[in-house]
Amino acid sequence: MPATFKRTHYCAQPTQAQIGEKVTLMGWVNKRRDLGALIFVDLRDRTGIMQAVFDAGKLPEAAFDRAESIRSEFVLAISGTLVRRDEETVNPLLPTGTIEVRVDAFEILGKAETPPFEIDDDINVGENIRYKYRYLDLRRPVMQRRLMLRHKIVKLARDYYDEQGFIEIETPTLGKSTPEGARDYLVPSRVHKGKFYALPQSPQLYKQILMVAGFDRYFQVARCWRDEDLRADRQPEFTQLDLEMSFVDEEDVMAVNEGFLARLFKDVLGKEIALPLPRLTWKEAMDRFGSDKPDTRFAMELADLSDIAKDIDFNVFKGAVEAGGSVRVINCKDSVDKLPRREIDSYVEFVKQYRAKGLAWISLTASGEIKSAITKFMTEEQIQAIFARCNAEPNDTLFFVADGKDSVVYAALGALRLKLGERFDLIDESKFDLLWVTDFPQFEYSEEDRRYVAMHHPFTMPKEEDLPLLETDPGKVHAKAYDIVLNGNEIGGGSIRIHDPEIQKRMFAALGFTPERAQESFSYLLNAFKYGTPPHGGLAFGLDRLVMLLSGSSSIRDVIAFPKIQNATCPMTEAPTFVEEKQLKELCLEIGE
RNA sequence: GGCCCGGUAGCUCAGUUGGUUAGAGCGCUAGCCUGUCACGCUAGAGGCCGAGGGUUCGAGCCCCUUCCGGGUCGCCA
Repeated sequence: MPATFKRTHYCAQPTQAQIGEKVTLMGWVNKRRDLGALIFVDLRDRTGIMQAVFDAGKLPEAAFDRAESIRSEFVLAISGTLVRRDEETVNPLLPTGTIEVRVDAFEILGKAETPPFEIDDDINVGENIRYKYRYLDLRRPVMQRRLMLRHKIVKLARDYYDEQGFIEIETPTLGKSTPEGARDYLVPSRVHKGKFYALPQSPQLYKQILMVAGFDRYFQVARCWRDEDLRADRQPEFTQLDLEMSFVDEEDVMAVNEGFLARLFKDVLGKEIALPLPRLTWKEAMDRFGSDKPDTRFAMELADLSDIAKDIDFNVFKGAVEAGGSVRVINCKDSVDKLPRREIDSYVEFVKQYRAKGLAWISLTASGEIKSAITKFMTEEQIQAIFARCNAEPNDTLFFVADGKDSVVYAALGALRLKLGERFDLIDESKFDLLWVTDFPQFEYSEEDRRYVAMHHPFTMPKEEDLPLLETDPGKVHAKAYDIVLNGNEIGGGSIRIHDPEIQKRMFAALGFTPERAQESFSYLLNAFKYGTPPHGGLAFGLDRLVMLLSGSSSIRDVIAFPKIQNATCPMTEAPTFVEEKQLKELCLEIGE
């Protein structure tokens, strides 16, 4: 770095107050406009853009010749006088549009090849190319803003939880593989042949042990790993804002975290959030929205027609109710004239993705005419009862799903509701709907494993009143678990934990764990619990999702500096790769298929 | 693993029922240009039409296989 150039300002820092001053800026060439004997360069750094002017009449000939070689993405140091632009050359689109730097000395600090894509917010470039050249992609102002927002959110979190008495403690990433839950990323041990560490899916057990250790309130920005397939909002490694508290119940945990969200929305978006946040029980969320993470920014709520459908002489409906399932409906208001038959047919296909066997519908035209293939099975009273149940009016389309399993009905109609909400532009994008979903079921039945599995995790405390059901009817047990939902996205979740070893034993029994297997898998936690365990509970936010939503992004990959693509590879580093045989030998591993 | 969509110039895309030499915009290169900011004008370079096989007189286009990317279901306590 030549000593002659010492940065005095970031590119977008100087204002009219510095007019006449000598400034030195460092940055990348965002754009060059060569007019012959006058060259304009937009110099860019993380703060923004400043226009620099290279004037053949004012620069020595050799210097101007050098200036002509400047290309996009060269790194420059420029030094010159900050001047006010003439009225007619002001650029109203730039914050620095009323000023510019008249260059009298500069240095090319780094040349650049022509980048594979333009460094511009409006680019529409395939993600594998963006990620292969992620360092170029990250130069785009929108990406810089997102990662700076992420920094701000993490800092806010640290400040807030510190004020609330939380202590940040790091927990290991080389841990013990656990049964239940997601697939672990495994790390072979060199010292102990054939043994493996597992990267944590969350710091769950460590943070509970920190409660046993007496830290009372713990917080961590925790990297977590899950070896499962990727989605727009799922990466193999991701970050949680993880916390745990002692001597609390559900209300305490929700209150402290609502406080954080309110602070976050105020400081980041300038929005006031009314506390306490609304709450829905899991059952209510499913019944009304078909989802445990309901998007409440629009209505189109589900209605249960099972009581009417059980008497309808239509086997699809009747049979679903008799099999213990349900028939439910959503009313897509004011839609008949906008829904061609072909589109309705596409929704029939759509719900099949969610294992619905079909989708029935009734169109009530603007003139009050009924168009449907199913009304012929119904009496006039039944039709009117259905219309009344979902407030059907002319030009409404009703969509029905019937299934012997409630879960299928919820999934199909919940998804269709979201699709129609988007299709008919019912979602107010300026809204931020936060709510808690509470009273989750303790267990869900796994067809694959033929047993109950924990819906949250095996250390979640059941509701006291449901404890007797643990042995008799596990499917009816509710958990002291809660999720925080923002605009239809689960941004966090947590629970009160079991701190009584006796209840924990019953929980393992309900999950089909023998005492021996439980001891083997979780011995360190169970041992710790023998020595004085405070009642405790906690919560973890998905930081990536939170930043995604607050920055208006549609994928968490947009708020992670170096994300993986869908097949879990990194186009930039090309990880994962094969390793040298020597490395494998040391680990006593062999290359498999 | 299933389903849906896609792969044509550095980037984003168009390409008609299968028919001459595969196009556009941006970017790039060169020349001209002292007030541009989507600079302008002129000229130019740049293609294994993802890969392999097949049908055909003829394939970017049709068929089969395969690879790659995105979404989604399963999966994600």
